[in-house]
Amino acid sequence: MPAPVSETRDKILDTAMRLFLEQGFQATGISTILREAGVHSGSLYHAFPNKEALLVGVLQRYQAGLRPIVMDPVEQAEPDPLERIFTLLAWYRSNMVATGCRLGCPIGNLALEVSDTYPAVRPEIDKNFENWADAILEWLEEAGDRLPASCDRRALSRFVLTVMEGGLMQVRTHDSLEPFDQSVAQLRAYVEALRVQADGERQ
Amino acid sequence: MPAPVSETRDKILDTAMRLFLEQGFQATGISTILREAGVHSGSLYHAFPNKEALLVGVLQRYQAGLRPIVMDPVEQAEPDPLERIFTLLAWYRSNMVATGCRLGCPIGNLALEVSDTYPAVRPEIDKNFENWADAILEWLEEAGDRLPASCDRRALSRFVLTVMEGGLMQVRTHDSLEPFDQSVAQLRAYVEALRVQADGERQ
DNA sequence: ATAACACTTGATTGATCGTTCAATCATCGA
DNA sequence: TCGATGATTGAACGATCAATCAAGTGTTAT
Repeated sequence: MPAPVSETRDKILDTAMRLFLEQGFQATGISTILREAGVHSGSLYHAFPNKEALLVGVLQRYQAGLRPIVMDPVEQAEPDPLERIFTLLAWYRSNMVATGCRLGCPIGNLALEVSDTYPAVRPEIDKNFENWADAILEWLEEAGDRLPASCDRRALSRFVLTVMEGGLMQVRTHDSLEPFDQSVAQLRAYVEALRVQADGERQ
Repeated sequence: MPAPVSETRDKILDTAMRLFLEQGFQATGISTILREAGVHSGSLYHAFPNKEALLVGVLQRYQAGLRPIVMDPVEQAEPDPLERIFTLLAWYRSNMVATGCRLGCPIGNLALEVSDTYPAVRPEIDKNFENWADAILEWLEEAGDRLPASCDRRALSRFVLTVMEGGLMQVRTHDSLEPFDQSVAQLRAYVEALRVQADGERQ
């Protein structure tokens, strides 16, 4: 039987993931992680050389979770590849509602907080963003000629991510979903315009 | 002659503004601000009750600077109200180039870093975002019937801010302007589609 | 039985954090 | 000339920070 992945390591990652999202990276002390995970400092530093490595571990976990936790459920719930974009945004919206607009995108938060200070972390955050954009790009390509031939699908996939992150950011301080909803409505209008344009091209 | 506004206070605000942008709020120690401003701790705590109040002062400074430093130059350089959107985005882009994609939007950074931790700061950040959206909204209303009647101008102004912030966020970790440029190109395509639609309505 | 190894314990480190405050200095009106 | 006031000085505070490590525990292979 293969040795089970260290459950201590998992417990630390679980707790750190949650606390980094709730309070940010710098604001989360090692001692808090230790207390809430029920682990002692030596164990943590046995599993991770330092706090930065712990953050990298958290980011790799987000990477691994993207497909099974985010994308697969969306694809199962919505067959239309273009509509999946808005199903994804609605899923994100419901997350915001559930947390009272207090949290945000864990990746986005870290991107702005630590991308300069901890250079080793930057590529990991970038990989997370790339994965999101790649997954959305697959949907856009699946849509085929329902988008105009001239439409840069990679740029559009990036755009979806941009709208999601930018909208979320404003929700954090506005304490209402209005900025997010307004932004998604504009994106919807844009995609509709693209659809109409593609319809014209197909005749 | 009216007494000059405390130059010590100004020097502290200047330095704090720069350091908060370069390193973030939490990562910037009071001692660093003191050293770089050439001021002693007593003077800082004479001008500000605590670090949070200093941050509020910085945010009020950004608010005051929006029109004279950002919007007025754009309006002077570009007469077409719709084109001003992209002049503004280009101005932001040039800022990114000048800093090697290392910094970002100072307001956006703070929004994600401290909006939960320091509740007194949240409204100040929100006011900054609102000011940006309000200024852009003026341009959109100036455009009159060059936008479709059905176009929600407030939502569109919000959308511009969303694209700017969301694009910038990804640039930070991607270390290239591609995500920003791609997002702006999509926004450009959307605005063009709105223009065409409005043209049709005007006949 | 024993040696090797992986992991845990938890007190402790030095550094740095934001903040305080008694003392000092500069400027002004009376 | 003499307070009065506002601003500056800078040593010091307790708290907390990330990180260390010698000692101990549990498991496994031989």
